[in-house]
Amino acid sequence: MANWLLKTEPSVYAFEELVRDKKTAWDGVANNLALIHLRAMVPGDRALVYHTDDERAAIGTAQVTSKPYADPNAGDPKLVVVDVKPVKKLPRPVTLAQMKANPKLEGFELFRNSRLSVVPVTDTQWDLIVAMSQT
DNA sequence: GCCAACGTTGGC
DNA sequence: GCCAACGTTGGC
Repeated sequence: MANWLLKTEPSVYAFEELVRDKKTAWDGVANNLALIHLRAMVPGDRALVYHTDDERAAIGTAQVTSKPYADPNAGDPKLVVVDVKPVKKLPRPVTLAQMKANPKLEGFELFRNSRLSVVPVTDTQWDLIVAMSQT
């Protein structure tokens, strides 16, 4: 079991839409490293949903509900997706600025490679971010 | 197979 | 709106 952070542009597909849809295939990932992470996912993995653009904050949690599979809407079998379902909206969003200001999150892959859309999250980082959302 | 040029992403 | 970082493409 692992934890991940999934980036999305709220103008394209926001967490609220996932809540509304109940589940979705997390598609649109083309970056190779991000695809490697996707292929490493197993059902039950947890994910933080993070909004880019103006929000720049983790907004909710989700769960991986399927194994990785080839994106049925893409011709390329290398492009994989997983199904995710919403778990809950965070009590309050945790902004990128807050995360960066927390010395315990130093070295977070999200900062190291800001352009990666699927980012691994350690248990410690997960717990910290969830705790930060409650304060 | 290398690398310069170019495009895209995301943070500021 | 700008720019840094990174990935991809295409010519050689």
